[in-house]
Amino acid sequence: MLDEMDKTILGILIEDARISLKELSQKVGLSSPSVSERLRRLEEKKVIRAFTVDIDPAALGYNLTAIVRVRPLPGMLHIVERLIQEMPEITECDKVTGDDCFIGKLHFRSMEQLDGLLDRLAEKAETNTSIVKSSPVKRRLPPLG
Amino acid sequence: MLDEMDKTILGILIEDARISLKELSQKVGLSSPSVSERLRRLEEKKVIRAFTVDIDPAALGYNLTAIVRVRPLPGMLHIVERLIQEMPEITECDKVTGDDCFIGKLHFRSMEQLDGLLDRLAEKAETNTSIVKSSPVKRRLPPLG
DNA sequence: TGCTATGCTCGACGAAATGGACAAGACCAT
DNA sequence: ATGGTCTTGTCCATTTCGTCGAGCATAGCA
Repeated sequence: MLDEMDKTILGILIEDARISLKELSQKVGLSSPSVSERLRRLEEKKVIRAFTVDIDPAALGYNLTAIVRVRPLPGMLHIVERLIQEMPEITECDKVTGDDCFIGKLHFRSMEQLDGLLDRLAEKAETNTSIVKSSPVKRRLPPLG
Repeated sequence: MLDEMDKTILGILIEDARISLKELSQKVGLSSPSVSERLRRLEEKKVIRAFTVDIDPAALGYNLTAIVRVRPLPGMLHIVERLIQEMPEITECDKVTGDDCFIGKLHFRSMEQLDGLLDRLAEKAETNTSIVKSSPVKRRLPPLG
């Protein structure tokens, strides 16, 4: 499905998505038209979902991060889901099996702000919040193998 | 700290980090050297941590995702932290306040694989695993405001 | 053996990035 | 006010890069 060359290319792009085709093609030992074509196919196949930029939330003033587990009260599941989607401070959220229904990541500037955000959920769900102290594993890819 | 122009630029780059300087500069209404200079500064200030590529784990064969909460047994904290860092299937992990000490995201191909991975933690920590059913909020940025 | 698919290279041309010289505005101390 | 300087911008010439068309090599297969 993905050959070694594709994986090499992806590995390089993860570290620098703005590398020029030329430099990329030199690193992997192909001509730039072939690399260009491979990129096109990787995008087409949705292996590459997007080229994007990794921004430090702290640089935007969000010095604090929390992980929130959310268990909607009976009958509130869809309302809570919508509520979560409409809170832009929640930057990712998964719906999961188990007692908790949603697990999300929240960026905020102060405890007051956190309190305000959680209050909006409190009427419709039980929440359990853990403040992030550090990130032993930064976002990375699972093995390409 | 970040002016409106920077935020506009970041907003565009989040959606397409490989956009040409020229097109980017047209969209924001500056010349390309100035945009280039702004990018340089944004990288220098570490607002932009990296230009990267968003890859679908499913395209690499990881059809399943779980969120794992890990509570090391007494005295095992550092060993567990190292263990987590050395498990490449864990693609992000935070150290948090509260009963759980670590919360991580895990990509895997089969229940057997999940079982194997959790077994490696089981001797040194209690774990609590939630399988991801869907992702109501895909990775996004908190408000730039 | 010969047909076709795929995936590559090469070279040329137009497009884009870069670097240098310089201008406009904000701010400050004199 | 005057002049210095710092920041952020433009413009333009040069260099670098991406894309396109044409053509070649290999693998799979009737």
